[in-house]
Amino acid sequence: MDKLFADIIVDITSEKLDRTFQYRIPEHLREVLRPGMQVNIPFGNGSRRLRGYVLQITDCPSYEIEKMKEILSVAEEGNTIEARLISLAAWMREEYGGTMIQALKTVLPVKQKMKQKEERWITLNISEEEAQEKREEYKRKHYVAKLRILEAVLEEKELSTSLAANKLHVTSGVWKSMEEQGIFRIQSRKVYRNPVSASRQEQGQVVLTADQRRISQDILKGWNQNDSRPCLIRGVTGSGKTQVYMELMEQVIQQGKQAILLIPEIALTYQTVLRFYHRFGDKVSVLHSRLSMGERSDQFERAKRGEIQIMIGPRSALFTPFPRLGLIVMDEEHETSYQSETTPCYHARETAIARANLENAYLIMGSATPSVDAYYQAKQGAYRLFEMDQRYENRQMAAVTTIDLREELREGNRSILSKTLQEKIEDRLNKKEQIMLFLNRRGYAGFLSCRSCGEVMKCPHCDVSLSLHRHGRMVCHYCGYETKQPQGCPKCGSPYIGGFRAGTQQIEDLVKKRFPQARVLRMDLDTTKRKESHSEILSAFANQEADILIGTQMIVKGHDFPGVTLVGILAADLSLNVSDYRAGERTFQLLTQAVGRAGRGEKPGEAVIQTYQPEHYSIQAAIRQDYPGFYEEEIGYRQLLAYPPAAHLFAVRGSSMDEKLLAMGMDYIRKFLKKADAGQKLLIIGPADEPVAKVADMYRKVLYVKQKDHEYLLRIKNQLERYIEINSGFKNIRIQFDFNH
DNA sequence: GCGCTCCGTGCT
DNA sequence: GCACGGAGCGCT
Repeated sequence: MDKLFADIIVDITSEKLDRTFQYRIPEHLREVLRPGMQVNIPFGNGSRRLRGYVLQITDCPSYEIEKMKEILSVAEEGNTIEARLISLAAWMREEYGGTMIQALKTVLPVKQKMKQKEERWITLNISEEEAQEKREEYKRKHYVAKLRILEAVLEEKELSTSLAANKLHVTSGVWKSMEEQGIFRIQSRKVYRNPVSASRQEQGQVVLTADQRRISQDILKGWNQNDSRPCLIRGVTGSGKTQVYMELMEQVIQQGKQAILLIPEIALTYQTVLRFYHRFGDKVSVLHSRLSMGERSDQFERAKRGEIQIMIGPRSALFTPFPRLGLIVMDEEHETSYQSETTPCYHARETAIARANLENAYLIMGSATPSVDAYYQAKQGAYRLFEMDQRYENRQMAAVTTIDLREELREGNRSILSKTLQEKIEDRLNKKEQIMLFLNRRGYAGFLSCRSCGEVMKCPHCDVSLSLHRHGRMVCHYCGYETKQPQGCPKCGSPYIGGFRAGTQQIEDLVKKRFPQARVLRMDLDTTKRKESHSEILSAFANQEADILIGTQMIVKGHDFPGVTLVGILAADLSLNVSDYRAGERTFQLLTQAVGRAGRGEKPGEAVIQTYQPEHYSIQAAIRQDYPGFYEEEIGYRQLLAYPPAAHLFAVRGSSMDEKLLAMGMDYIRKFLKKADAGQKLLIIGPADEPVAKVADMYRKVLYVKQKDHEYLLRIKNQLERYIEINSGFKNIRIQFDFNH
């Protein structure tokens, strides 16, 4: 006997119901019912007929069988937006692991208990004189409540019902009866807060540049010929990709369809949004991190009802429930914020492709420095590739000077500011022009490098930097390789070997000491903790209230400062030494962006790149602003070491309070994978500690599996999921799966 | 989400 | 004592 019960989810969007309920499966459905099906079920006190979603079929009851109700019937799937989003969730679960509930919650966000309590307002419905008469009457009759509220309305002209209840202690019965007698009028005023209020500006004819026109026409031509492949636009900063997006959105909207614009959170600024408001007016809505869950689902609700045509927002805007989605645009495609950090660890690019397929919509991605993954797909022909190398008004690229920090040391300058950079800063200060100093220290994990020759301690097996741990241990976070910290440089023997220790704080002190006349602003995690401080600092700098802005990567993303003519990159190779196979890619992207910050105004710009490894291809390519050159080098290296996109990298991440249990569990997973891999096609690496091996008392380990065949890996992943589910030994270990991340 | 019960309040 | 609305709760 089996297939007796089904775990069913009723309505995930309500916080109170975001769990499963178990139902009996009637005889005639036992052979038919499958997880993923939608069914009609009786629910609640009156056994209202509701639509439910089958998550799991089982033969063991988890509720008293007598009280369990029976499934009524299998529902017609219907091509509703919900049905399409549910199948997207199913795809995400299959692709990224986790439970169906987690996937559903990501796609159909749970409404927080927001009582979108509509405010109702009480106004007088009779003349002032009549009201005065009523007032006397109430006084005579000792109708205290009616008197209080009448006097308040006379006083204020307009009174909200909540105020009446809370401040005046008058219950609704009172004003209801007064409304019936015609004394009051009660109107509800439902105000949809539009996150940005700006009116559409009537623009003259939008004039596209030749490049912009060519690309939008090419893309349209492809669509008309039923080429539904995603499009990737590589366009240098300032080439005007946004104009192309807007042009194509216009086309889609004219066909009665809707569009989603994805942008990384950090680039979601007032200016960006304003451009779209000016062109599309109130057809546009914005999702941003400041919105509460309630306000967010409000925006989704408006999208569903067809009140808006364009949704702008970060990763999660991808799930906007538009009834007829026509186009998804993904700007700054290479940004890391498109990767979700919580289960399901989905990537917005892959998920956008999946959604576009389900909805028959088109996808456009754009970036000045596309991810190696995306460019590889484009080169393989899976995406259509478009390139724009012309800058707006043919503005010049910044001139780049490279400083070899090893030589600076040889000449006796041990400061982080090279002589050349100091001279150039002095010069700009005299000319009253602005300067940005960028310290590239993303994901800084104590690596070890030689000040003399630039040599970095690397893992002999994985070609990523070793991380410095306590007691002089050097550890690889991919395979777990371990060695002792050397006393001198293994290459040149120099004793000047150590971790890089300079924060933005120290640099600020140094700059202030060296240039006492300069007004200096610093922007990093410390100075931007307060909510608004991020934009305060940026606008202060934009208003020329400071001469020098010092900061981490947050200063180089998406902000234009026309007054900046010099960008100093203090240690370009810092991000090369992160223990991550994408370090080279990240470095190239950051440097290209940083160099692009110089000379956005009329005056030509200049950039100074200081580095210990001037010969590294990422830095060389960034100096030349040469994406294709960088890509060729990088893809060769990925192919050699079987990293994505040349192969698929599948990570199994485990975390537990119990260190020993975790180590054992991860070991069992390794053994299971070895056994499941009958064809011996898998390359299994690890398990090793995560870069941060312990977070909030949870120990963390990771195991990597490399393989070219995606389908094969998916099959292995599913087997592994079942194995973990069945074995009670994994009860106290949290396992998370992760593709190509 | 809906429908049920419980409880406080205003008013005759 | 009655009517009504708000809050809290359970739904398989």
